[in-house]
Amino acid sequence: MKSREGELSISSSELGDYLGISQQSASRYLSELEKYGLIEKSRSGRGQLIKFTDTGLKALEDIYLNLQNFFEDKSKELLIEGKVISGLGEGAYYVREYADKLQRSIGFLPFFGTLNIRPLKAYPNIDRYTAGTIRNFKKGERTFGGIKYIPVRLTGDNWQEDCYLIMPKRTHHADELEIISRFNLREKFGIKDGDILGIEIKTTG
Amino acid sequence: MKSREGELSISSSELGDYLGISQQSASRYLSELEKYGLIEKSRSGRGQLIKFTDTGLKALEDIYLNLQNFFEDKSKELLIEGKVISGLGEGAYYVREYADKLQRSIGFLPFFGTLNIRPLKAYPNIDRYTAGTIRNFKKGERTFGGIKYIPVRLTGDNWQEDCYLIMPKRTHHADELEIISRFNLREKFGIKDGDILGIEIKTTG
DNA sequence: ATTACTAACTTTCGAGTAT
DNA sequence: TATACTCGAAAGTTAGTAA
Repeated sequence: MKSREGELSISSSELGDYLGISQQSASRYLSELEKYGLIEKSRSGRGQLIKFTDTGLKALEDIYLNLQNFFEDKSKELLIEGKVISGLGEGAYYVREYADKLQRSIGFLPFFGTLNIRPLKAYPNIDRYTAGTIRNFKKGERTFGGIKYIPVRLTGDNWQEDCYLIMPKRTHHADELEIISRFNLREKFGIKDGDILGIEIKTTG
Repeated sequence: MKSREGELSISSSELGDYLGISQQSASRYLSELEKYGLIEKSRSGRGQLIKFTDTGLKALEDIYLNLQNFFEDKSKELLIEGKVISGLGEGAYYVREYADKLQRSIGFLPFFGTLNIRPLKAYPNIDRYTAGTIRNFKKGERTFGGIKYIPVRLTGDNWQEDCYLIMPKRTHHADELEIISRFNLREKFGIKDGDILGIEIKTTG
């Protein structure tokens, strides 16, 4: 096994030995990782060169961030910075449909719209901050999936506001975070697309 | 799912939903983790309380440290601090048996003995620093397992010395690290049991 | 509500081997 | 030497339930 910048050369039998599995399984593992787009293989005379793809690195980073969040000081707040983006306008529709259930759960009627934020960096799994969930339900023909909500403090240049982050119940990670509030946040704080905001997630202590 | 200090309450169906597997498999997973001594379960009316054991936490920490080593600045040296302990005296015997092969690999005849060091903290997998290996071999009736060696700089209060760390080939982690050198390190530097030394592992750049 | 057993089904594993 | 296919055996999964 030899490694250069971002690549390593390892034969399937070496990997098998290392993991305590057969050469055949090691070979298959590598092929599967390649199939899932996590690594790239290239045969090179004896052995093969293995290289992580961006997807693969991101998958590893997710695990790393989760463990970091688990092992590092729990009393620190988690801060996710992100850029305000335009949603598809669906937020308004959905918040309206979930409104009565949300009101019962979080104690106020939310503004019929979401503020969508794309995190600047990878962030750990935030499921453990979930304050509550809303079960899936039917309205006539339409089925609405369950969602969960996480209390967060949204911070801008000269302001901050306690809001909720909402996510589909089964989703553990999202490229865009959706914030709801009792106010129209864009109006109240003059938020525009491209603004960088902070999402502070309170630790449960 | 609720969590308190170091514990969390989760039902097998919740876990199953979370992982996208059946309630039965989730239940079995938890039982297996318990069988392997990684978690402790205790039923509590509805759901069950899950708690990591020390072994379980250590297993997670190992993964965390490995990823940390992978993602954090590669140009930094890895420093493992540890306490000098008495080996079982086996070191001398083994080094003698491996001596000729070691000499051919590392370029000098090592002192017939090892300096044994117990790390103060968990450390990441150091396999990737392996400079070379010695295959397993037979001498008469006796079989000697393969070993690998890693160049390290051993540092004491007012001295430092380039040495090699040796490990059985199939071992990826050890509670005690064994150092070999061309010198009798205990004599040369007046090392005593209980001394705290540093093991610096050079990055390959 | 739970957890978790049994039994049928499905997937994974790896020895043998082709390339 | 390699990687990787085939296929019988081993291990994992889960619906149906018991407790």
